[in-house]
Amino acid sequence: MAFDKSLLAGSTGMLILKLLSREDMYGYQMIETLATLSDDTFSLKAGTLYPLLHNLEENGLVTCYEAQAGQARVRKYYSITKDGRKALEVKETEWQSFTETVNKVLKGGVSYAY
Amino acid sequence: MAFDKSLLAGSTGMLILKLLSREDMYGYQMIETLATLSDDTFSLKAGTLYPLLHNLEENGLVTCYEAQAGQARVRKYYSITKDGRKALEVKETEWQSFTETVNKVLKGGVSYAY
DNA sequence: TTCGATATATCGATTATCTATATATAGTAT
DNA sequence: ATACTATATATAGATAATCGATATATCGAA
Repeated sequence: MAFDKSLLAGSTGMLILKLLSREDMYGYQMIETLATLSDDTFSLKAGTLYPLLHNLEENGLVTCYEAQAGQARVRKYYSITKDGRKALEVKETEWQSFTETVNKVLKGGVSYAY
Repeated sequence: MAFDKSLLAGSTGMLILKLLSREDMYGYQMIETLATLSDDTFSLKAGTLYPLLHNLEENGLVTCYEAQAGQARVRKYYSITKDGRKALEVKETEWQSFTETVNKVLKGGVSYAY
């Protein structure tokens, strides 16, 4: 990460759901897609992603199915559910409101009379 | 918090340094100022702030001095250091780059050919 | 004189990230 | 063939940042 990794806290789930709102993906593919879309700024680690996916599945926001990829290799594809789309919408709204508020505090300086 | 509290992770230190870049403040005042500037969206908890201030002090980003406030009450004012201002600048740049990247991924949907 | 607001502090729980490790298949270069 | 790298999923332990709960004490107002 080029920045404090803790900045990512809370937004990773949103980003994953966003990817899945466009198409079904398997884990490794999500890592690579996120890296590409972010110009290699986000290098999400496997140790972060897989537990997160299992958690999203437990909470009914994604479902999982297996697909053959080669003779012996099986990939686990994830698909977003209706609840997942709702959760994504909520998270996106939260994110916009959060960043607006932070930027408001950051810019607040000049206009406040102390 | 009106949103997932973990979104705040990593940005609280930046916000506190930002407040202190404008004027010296004591802890309780920072909590109230943040609430006011954010229209009560940020309700930073004392249990978060005081350890954070001690940590900033340990790292030389702020200094502390006491000031009388009443007969018996003493307030602990914090003042940002030169290193603190440098760290703030870095954190603000990080923050802008981070949010831009997240928004890029969020908007990325339509323009990508799969 | 009591109660709520002000003011600082610490502790334990929770959560999200990371690194390291493990396992196995697929492809490529030597 | 063989070895190395990339692909692919998974778990365990460490670290860091937040919270809620709790503690203590002063101040101001009803």
